[in-house]
Amino acid sequence: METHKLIYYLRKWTNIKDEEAGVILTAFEPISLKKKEELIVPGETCEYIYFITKGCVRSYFVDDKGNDHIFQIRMDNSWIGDLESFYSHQPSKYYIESLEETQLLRIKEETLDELFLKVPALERYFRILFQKAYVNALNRLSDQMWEPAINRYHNMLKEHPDMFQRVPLVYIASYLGITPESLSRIRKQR
Amino acid sequence: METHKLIYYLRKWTNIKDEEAGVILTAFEPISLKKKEELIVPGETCEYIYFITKGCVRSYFVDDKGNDHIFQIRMDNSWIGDLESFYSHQPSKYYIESLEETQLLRIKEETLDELFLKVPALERYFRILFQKAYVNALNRLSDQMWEPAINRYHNMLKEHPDMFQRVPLVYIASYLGITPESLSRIRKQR
DNA sequence: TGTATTTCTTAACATAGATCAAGTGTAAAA
DNA sequence: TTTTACACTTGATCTATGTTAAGAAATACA
Repeated sequence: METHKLIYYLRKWTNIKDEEAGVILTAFEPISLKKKEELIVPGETCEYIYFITKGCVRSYFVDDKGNDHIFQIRMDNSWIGDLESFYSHQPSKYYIESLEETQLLRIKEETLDELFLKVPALERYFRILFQKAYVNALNRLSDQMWEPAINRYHNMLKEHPDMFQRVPLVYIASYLGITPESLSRIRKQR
Repeated sequence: METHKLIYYLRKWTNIKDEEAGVILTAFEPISLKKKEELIVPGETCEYIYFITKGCVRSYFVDDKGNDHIFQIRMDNSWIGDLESFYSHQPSKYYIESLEETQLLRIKEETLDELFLKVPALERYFRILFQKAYVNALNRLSDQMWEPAINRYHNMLKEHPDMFQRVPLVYIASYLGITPESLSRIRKQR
């Protein structure tokens, strides 16, 4: 019997017994998105968090002038959702949209809370997940504040080369906090 | 018997029984810092995480040109430490320094891991703590990327008015990602 | 296969915020 | 009380990145 991808990733940081793995898997519901389909939109409450088994999505908001601002791009084997809306039950401010055909597993808060009681190792997994996500966000913040755009671009090229194969540069520019024109100029310099 | 401050804050998000509270409290070690004393310095591994019971600290790094870049300012009843170094056992890149006389509670990773096994509710507390910290860091990132400095200043004034009473503007400027000169100009405009 | 649409680049000009260099207050130290 | 160091402000100039506008390339579509 082959181990499910999700379980494979959970086991990287925690001990999940086989019977627990079964309980976990039945709690998640698989869904799929075509290219450019919306997973969440502003005004609606984000009722699920999602694990991307295959594909690519972006989280962004639209400002008063109608410009997109992308703060997350996530690909295979990562989590996505509006955590703020998910836990506060308040309407989301964000869009989350697929950039290609995407397969996800979703879970509701109630179901997740029940799982945490049945499988404490899962709560440990999420503790570690958020801890790492927090450290990453702080590092990204620090780069955004004090590294010039050209360095941010080169770091991204090194750390996520795969994104450049799958995601249009307009989106990558926004994720880097610059305009597509600036990115284009940066790329011209060697 | 009065409840300890730390327990009071843990109980905001989790159920800690009285006997568990005792176990937790004995695992933490109180320390105190004079004004401008260093808690961690680059090159050393951060072996503890700290809960500030009273006082104020900043986390920052120093770039090639010798400029400080402050990415965190924390006051009473919050957690501080270099999580990346703490969990990876790699040398820290940061300084953490007190800005005033400060009292803290510290705990080692081993001790914390043992506590997590004895008191699962504590691991839940940290799961929620990191989750919230992550959401905050993403919001701060988004502001840094797409809000002009003047808005970031006004938001900070609204959300942390207390900091302006206790922290010099030079540090607040760095935290906002601008120079003291720019902050001064922003403040002049009404 | 040709046409439309999206993606990417280029150039001229504008601007927020940085840098450099003095200066003024203010508070600790002597 | 005077000195010294730190905190804050001001002005002149500079620079990275944004804005606007156009066109070229690439991709999807008919």
